[in-house]
Amino acid sequence: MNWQKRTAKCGEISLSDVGNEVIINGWADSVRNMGGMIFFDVRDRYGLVQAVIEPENQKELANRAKELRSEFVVWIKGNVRNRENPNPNIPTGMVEILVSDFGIINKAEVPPFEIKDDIGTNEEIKLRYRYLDLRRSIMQKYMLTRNKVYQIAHLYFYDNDFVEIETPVLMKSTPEGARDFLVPSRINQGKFYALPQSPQIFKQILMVSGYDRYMQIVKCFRDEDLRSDRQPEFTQIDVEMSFVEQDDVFSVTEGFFVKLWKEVLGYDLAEPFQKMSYEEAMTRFGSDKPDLRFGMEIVNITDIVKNAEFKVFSEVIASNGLIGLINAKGCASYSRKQIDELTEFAKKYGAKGLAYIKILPNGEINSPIAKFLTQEETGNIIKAANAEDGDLLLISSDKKYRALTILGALRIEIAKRSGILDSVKDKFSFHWVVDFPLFDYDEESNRYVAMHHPFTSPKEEDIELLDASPAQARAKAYDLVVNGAELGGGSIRIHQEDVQKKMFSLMGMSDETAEAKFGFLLKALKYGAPPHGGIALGLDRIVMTLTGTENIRDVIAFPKTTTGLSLLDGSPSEVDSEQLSELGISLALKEE
RNA sequence: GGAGCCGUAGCUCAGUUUGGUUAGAGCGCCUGCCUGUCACGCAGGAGGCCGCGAGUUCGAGUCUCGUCGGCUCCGCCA
Repeated sequence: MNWQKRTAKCGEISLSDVGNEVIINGWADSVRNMGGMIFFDVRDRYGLVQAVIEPENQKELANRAKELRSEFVVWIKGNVRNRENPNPNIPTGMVEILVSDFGIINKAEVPPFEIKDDIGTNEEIKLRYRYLDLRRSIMQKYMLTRNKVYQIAHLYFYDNDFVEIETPVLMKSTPEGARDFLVPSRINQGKFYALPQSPQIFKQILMVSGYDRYMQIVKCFRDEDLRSDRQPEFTQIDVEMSFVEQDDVFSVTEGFFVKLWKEVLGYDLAEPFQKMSYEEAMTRFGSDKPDLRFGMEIVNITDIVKNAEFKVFSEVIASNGLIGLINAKGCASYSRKQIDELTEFAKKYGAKGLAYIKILPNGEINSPIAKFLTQEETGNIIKAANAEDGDLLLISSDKKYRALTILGALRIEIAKRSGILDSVKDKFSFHWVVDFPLFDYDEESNRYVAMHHPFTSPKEEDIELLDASPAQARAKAYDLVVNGAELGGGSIRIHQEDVQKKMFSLMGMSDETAEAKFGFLLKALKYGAPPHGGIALGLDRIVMTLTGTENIRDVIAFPKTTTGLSLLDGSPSEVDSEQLSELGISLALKEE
């Protein structure tokens, strides 16, 4: 061994080490050669500490130090001493190491970006050199927070009698839900495994087996397009419990988050979390994952304008639509251009246009639709919106849920633009959204699809609705929403075979298809399935919320780009034709 | 499947609107000087397939088309 092993960690050297000899290992940070004094910092994942060489007394060391560059791997031996000029800005700033010997363990090329927190470097470069990106202290902080979440999750659930059981990564491809990633079978040519979208069915089967409290920190895979909070492979804290109702799942989950927030952030969350129905969330906030850290609630003005001589409104009302608004406080000063931007924004969500009423600071009304409204109607709108001089009312009229969704999106957009979101960034608003519809109508395939998943139990009182009007039936499904992000979701499952069959048939699945696709679950339900339910928590998003980062790539060590590429290892990639033929696969690539 | 923004030095960006001398800046890098720095300072220096390919033009970083890549959003994501 041509280097000396560390006796201390860089970031942990403190005043109590003064007078002692230490050896540290790490990466050279900035080297500051003053001629008569040479300073350089040595960094490891615990922090950094200053080393000093005094050329007057240490000619040989000073000579060797000329070779030292940033990111070289080094060992340093020396005595810890008090600094003549302490630096209060860093944890080890009171002390320094007077080098008595050191060595370069390994040189490093000049990195493509500096290893420090505030770099504006392009995502592509950072991903290509992910090992350097991950060396930055902010990224290490993210990874260490993530590690804390693993440890606390394991401890918490273990302490509460949960059993961690691994479920297969190679499983059967099932219809419904996201697109599967497929894995060809060599031994069974022409057949494929799928990577799990979640261990849903396996954890239900484990309930049948009597493991009444299960948890697993597990990778899930969905072959869908990516977003800033979505990766094709992501991690869930997967939980399932037997002999429980919704409230039991809530209290176990809440206990976990209380512990997590306390131990990671020192933050006390109030229990129990608030609950809000899906209908209420949509009506008041235009979202099934509303951000409750601020108001700006949707105001329904359908009744106020029901007699207005305005074709756009009367047509919407005739077809049972909704006319609503949000009050963008103090935004009457928005220019034509800004309003146009908001209109374009609303169009992304299916809006045909966006009406507005400006209440100018002098009380004057400026609105392209004013001429269609009586003074009384305008006055009532302003009153309902609680509007004051200087406010801007944004009005959407459309099919009910589309209008609400548009207003909900505008609500967030206005909060972003006006700095409201920034002002609440240190707050946490945890709440449950409950009573989701059981089904969603899919226009494409002309059938009902499960809104949560096909194993979700309907609410007892809504079972009679199943035949007459499935769209009205509500599910025992719930989402955990934090600051406008869905951190988890779950449901009480169906544990009776006949109800499960009924669900499949309502979704337009024949008995044969249900048998072929989900027969193994249906069969298991026949052999003494206990009532059960659970939740899946998005670990990546939890870490995002804890660290305050906006992008899921920040909390995943080796993420994919928006197009699903891994720039570090260059996957996905072509494979040898031998590999394909062994699998019995030939390519039929789509032509342009 | 669709939309928007971006691609110029190792990195971040200006220059593109209105085509025309030798394509600039900051940081980083290299060399020298400097005894308390810590984003050290000072002086000097190197460094460019203007993403790639066609086209228009006397002439393209700048205009057009295509293509590749990154980011964001809609659809999609039980």
